[in-house]
Amino acid sequence: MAAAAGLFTTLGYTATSTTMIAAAVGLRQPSLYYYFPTKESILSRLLGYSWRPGLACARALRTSGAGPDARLFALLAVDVESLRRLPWSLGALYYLPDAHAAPFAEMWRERDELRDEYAVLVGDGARDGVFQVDDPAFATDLVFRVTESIAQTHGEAHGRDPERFAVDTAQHCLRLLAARDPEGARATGLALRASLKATKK
Amino acid sequence: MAAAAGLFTTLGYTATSTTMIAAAVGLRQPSLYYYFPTKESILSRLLGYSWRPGLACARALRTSGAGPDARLFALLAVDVESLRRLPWSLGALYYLPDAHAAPFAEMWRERDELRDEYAVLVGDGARDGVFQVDDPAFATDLVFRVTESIAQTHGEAHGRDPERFAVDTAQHCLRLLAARDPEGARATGLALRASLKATKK
DNA sequence: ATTATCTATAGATCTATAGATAATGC
DNA sequence: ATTATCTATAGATCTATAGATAATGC
Repeated sequence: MAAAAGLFTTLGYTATSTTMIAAAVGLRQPSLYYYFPTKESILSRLLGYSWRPGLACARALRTSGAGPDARLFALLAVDVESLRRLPWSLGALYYLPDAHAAPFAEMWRERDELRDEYAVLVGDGARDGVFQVDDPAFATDLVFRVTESIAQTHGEAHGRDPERFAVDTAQHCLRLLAARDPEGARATGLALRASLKATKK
Repeated sequence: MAAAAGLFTTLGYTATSTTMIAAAVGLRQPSLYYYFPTKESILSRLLGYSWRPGLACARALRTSGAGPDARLFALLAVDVESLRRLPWSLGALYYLPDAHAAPFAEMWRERDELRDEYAVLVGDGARDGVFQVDDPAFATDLVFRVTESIAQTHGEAHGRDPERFAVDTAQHCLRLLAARDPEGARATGLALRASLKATKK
């Protein structure tokens, strides 16, 4: 899997041949077919990883009583950290043109659901006045762009701890939204995240 | 060019055959070779467009006496607007794995130069206290992510005027940097941009 | 007997070239 | 004579299958 992920992200899916993948692990091309029925099934398994932690967090947050700013902070922290922790720059695979083919439609539905969750939180915050944004859809767009680009540029990491990176990113996003009380949102958001982690266990 | 760009961005470079490109414009596959020596030369010409307006703006701004916040505002406004105006989601082509091949190294140098220009402006602003950021390199990273992602997601435009979109994005980025005087930076930045446009003519 | 690999290859591409042919403009 | 297209095809892939063979474990 690691060999395929590396090749797919560097060369692209179509440009990577099954011969290359096999060679990378010391096999002959047809031997791969002992483990995978098709080349597509290799990509499919790789794609099966991401989005899920962020989406699970967003769903869990729905029933929380906390304000939209704290919830958004918690969601950003969890989502960004999980994207950052993906092995093999896996996030970049999502943006290969080939990843938009029919077999992967389910994954894209999950991405859209996560995006909607962001939109709701930003929208609620704007309505309640905790974010001072004129155009919540536009602001959501910018925030979501930041999280998505993190999934794509794993290789350019600043060598910084993923957890701290995620928290710092969340803090900057709250600034971008002109949050009324970014420090409070951070404190409550961190507590929320901790309680989600505890629930999971 | 438009047909090739559309196919490359939807299917990827390798997955797009010269037969498809030719068919899209009502020709037979070998007839393409009357206009282009190789398939790669088609991608190369398409890639030849972007980054340039932003980079030209950044170079022109070096000699400006304005503060780093106003200069960053002007650069963001020009760069984002030009990326937004690219036809055919051209920005997405930059992120095709195939676009990293040797023939396109020059383009990537331009991108890095532009990124450095952002880093200098954010760094100067942090030093002078007009941006309140702890870690200028990290903040630069987030801002640059926003501009790059705009180049990638042309298709998801909000149907909004590119000029207004660019100015609004610049404004949000200044907020993200906790600019001391975002309104002042905006006003001076817009004036700067106008004077650059005038110089060009 | 089962598991994991191999060689050989069918069948389907795909890029680029060679050379014929039609249309256009002097 | 030049420009723009076409048909035919060489040569190089690439995915997936068929069937042989070696190694492992009962």
